[in-house]
Amino acid sequence: MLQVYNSLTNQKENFVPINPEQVRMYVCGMTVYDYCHLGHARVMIVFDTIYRHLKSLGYDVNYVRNITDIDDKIIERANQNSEPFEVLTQRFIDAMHDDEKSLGLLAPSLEPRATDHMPNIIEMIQTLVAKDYAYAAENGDVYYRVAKFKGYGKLSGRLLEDLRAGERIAIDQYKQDPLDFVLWKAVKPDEPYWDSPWGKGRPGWHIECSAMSTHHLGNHFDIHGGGHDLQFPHHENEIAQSEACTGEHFANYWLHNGFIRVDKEKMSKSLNNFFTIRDVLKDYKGEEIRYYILTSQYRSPLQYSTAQLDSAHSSLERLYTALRGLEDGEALENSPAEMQFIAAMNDDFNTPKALAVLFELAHDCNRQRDSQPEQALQTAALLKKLGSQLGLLQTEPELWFKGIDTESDMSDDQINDLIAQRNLAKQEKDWAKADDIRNQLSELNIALKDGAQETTWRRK
RNA sequence: GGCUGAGUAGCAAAAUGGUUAUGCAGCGGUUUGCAAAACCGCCUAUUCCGGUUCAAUUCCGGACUCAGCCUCCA
Repeated sequence: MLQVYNSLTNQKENFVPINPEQVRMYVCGMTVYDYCHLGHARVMIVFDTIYRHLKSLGYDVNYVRNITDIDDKIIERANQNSEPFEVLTQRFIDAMHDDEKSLGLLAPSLEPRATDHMPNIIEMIQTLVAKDYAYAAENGDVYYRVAKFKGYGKLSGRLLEDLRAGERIAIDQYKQDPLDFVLWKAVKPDEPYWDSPWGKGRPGWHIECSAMSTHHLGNHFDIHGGGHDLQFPHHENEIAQSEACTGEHFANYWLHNGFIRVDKEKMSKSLNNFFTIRDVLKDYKGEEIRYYILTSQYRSPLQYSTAQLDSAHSSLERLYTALRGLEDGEALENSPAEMQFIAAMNDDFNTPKALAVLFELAHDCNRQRDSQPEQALQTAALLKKLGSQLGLLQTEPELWFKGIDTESDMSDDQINDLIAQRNLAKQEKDWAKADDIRNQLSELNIALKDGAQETTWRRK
């Protein structure tokens, strides 16, 4: 039985989908005005892994992850660059998709964009105005009347009076209550706009997610996720908007992933302490980043360091070493290891525990390899199968070790040629020459391993 | 100030009222021409103070420290 930690109740709960066969999941995606950083990678990887696990449990999963392609920062950046905002956002959407591919992500079922949903957004705001949950102000903005929604604060555990006492409420002369938030922003000079019953303008941030999620998944769906920083106010506001509009319960389970930290601080754009995915990809494989992210449970904070990424590299090397040469087996069904793995993942997606099972299997592969080759093949197949549920270990081991021919100074043929020369020297017991060739290759980051039958190599 | 969450060995990170996490790193051994990898074995732990209990890292209370949200943020 799958249990998930629900931010709405602050406890683990049995996961029971509304429709027993299907899971509907909405995740808040990126605002596309810059390259994605490792923090974004964590959301992507965490929810991709959740998506995979739900599918492996047999659910038909409808996974919607939106793209915010209109907002203040996008407009600001586009104006800085003197380019249309659509050109800017498309560029970063493409970049994001490249990053996703590198990280081994499955495509979500749907990636709706805010700008494609203006009618839905406007319709929702109209309903909220009609129900008196929203009002148009003199300046052309439309605001949500927070105090009218009696459940406000239920997700973030906040009371209205606590929020009022908060230190950082901005006073705005057009709002009837400082807590009210904007649904529709009136256009300013040099800004893109859409027509609406309240004049030219654009949607506020929160409303697009309410509009897109309910439009694509229905008024009431199973899982809503995103980074922990979205819990308040973004998700709180989504609940207020959606439930006031539809009169129905919005999402049943709220999942929030923890942050990546740099020097004990949250990695973020505003602190300027972020590492983009593409920067990290210069030194590490996407799979290594993915492994690193999965070494901690998704709700925990995760410290960024190259030491951790190096460790991820070594750990994956161990797993791939176990798999090497054991490619054609059939995985046994319902083995104890698989049960352990599923139990770990069913416990609020405990990927560190699931990874531990992978290492047990790798250990088994290594032990069985010579004495019980048939079993070793089955174990390896299971290892690869479970790895796939985490989005890991799907590269051919030889390819993983050797990399792409064009990556280094020396071609595969040249390497094989030198190995042949070295084997000749070994036959003649010319150890000095054999070691010389090995050192020469090592200088070029090629590591050799003498097996009983043959010498294998890898790029370090 | 309000609300959350966290403090486990060199590093990272699980779990558990009494019994091996796991990975990286390190140490010893087997193996190897020497290596590498693998295998066998070892090493280091539960922030502090009380309480409950036969027994607590695990439950309860308190302290301290840290992080996050309350402003855009994954």
